[in-house]
Amino acid sequence: MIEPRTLKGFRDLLPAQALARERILDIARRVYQSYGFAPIDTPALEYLEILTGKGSDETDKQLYRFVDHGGRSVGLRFDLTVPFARFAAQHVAEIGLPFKRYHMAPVWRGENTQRGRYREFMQCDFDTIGTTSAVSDLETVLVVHDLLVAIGIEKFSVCVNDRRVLTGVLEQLGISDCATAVLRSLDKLAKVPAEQIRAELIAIGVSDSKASRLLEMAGLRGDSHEVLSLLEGFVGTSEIGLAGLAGLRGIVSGSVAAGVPEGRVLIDPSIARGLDYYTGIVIESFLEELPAIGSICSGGRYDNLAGLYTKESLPGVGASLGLDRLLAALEELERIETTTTPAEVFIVYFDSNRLEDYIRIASAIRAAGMNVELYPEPKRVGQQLKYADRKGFRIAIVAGANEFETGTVQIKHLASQSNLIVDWHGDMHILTDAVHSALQADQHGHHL
RNA sequence: GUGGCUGUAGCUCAGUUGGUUAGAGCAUCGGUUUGUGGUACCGAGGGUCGCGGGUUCGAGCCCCGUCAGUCACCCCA
Repeated sequence: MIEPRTLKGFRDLLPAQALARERILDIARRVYQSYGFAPIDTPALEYLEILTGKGSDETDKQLYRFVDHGGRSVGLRFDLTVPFARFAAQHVAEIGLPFKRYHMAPVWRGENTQRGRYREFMQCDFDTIGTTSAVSDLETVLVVHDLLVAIGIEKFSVCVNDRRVLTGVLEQLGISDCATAVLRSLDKLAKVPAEQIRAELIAIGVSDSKASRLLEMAGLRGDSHEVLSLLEGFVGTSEIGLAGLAGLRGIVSGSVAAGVPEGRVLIDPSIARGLDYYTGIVIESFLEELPAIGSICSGGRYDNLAGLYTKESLPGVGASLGLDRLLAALEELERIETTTTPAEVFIVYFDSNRLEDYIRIASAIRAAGMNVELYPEPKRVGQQLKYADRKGFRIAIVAGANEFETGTVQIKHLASQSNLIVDWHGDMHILTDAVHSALQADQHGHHL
């Protein structure tokens, strides 16, 4: 016997989880499309040179790579951005600019696993390329917001910052040369005590007073307008810094115009994000009930997406939903529906002489747009109902010889065990309407 | 990749200082004379104690390795 098992960081999804994942994918698709983002797809496998072009050691180490049967060096994509860059460079002429796409697909990273972190996981990216417009920056924030709302999360915050502000502040302090290290430290402020970060900054070579200044800046929180005016003091006369502040002001006022409730979009000057290609706005989002799991949806603006693959300059802005991390979080918060069936209507195979009637009823209900399962064997009614209840069907249709004689049918709410008799006398419209309204009466709460 | 913790039935765990055929609850399946489920009762299946080696007369309990999970670093979704 071969032991059935899966690789470290790779998992199977059972129906409850797979259904939850699909529901989120549906929601993401709907939200992305509502802003005009179009779907694309790219291969899982790319030429190695495409993936290593970016060249950071970190991604290099995490890359799944091998030589294929034709002797080509290939690798599995570790994000959706690099393949998109290649895609954009290859197809600019066909897609036209500006171009808005979304891409929801698995990616692979050979790094160590942790809660909500796997070696195979799904990302749901959306990006707008070919424009530097602040409108696209705002739209990116709004999409992140709408997405989390649509998923049904009430308690979350979308934190935004602008790299240009940080650049401006460092410029004013005269420490632009060690920007990467400084920003990496500041970025940890939410997780690590300030004193530890001060120590790190000093180790990098920042003076004590400048470290204090940086910590003060990165620690600013609260009302967006106040934070922005306080940031002015740190940015001083730096042109790039002022441009960043103007950008953030646009996000704040635009969010209000779009009807985003106050407090949902926050300015967080500590956010830098690791990727060094971000040049403008940066976005992260956190669940208030589980901030420790990290950012659920993040992104930002970059100057030049595809510089490695084309001479054409393609600026863009976008973000990515970490689907599997979100699912891990929702599961921990017990916000995942435990249903293991996608169908809401169950038909008991009661009278073995009436199989074709059951089939007829099932088809009619399906034609009316509902999901129906007919039990495959004429087993004991009790057993069938137990099965239906366990799986999470919402209603069951019970009809045996007596019902067929009187032209009725029982509609059972499985959760409440209540029973409804419907007189339909063979009129499918009456029956499907009754089933439909029975389902309406049985709406459940906000689970996924 | 580095370090800490963990690993007994599908799940949650019990298993005394190493000592005979490894247990419970829940879940699954079947039954309680076949037209009605989440309760009750009866019964069944399911574990070479993650895997491999070592110490010992004897190991689920001790040692080493390995695989997997988890936490921290790192990085990120």
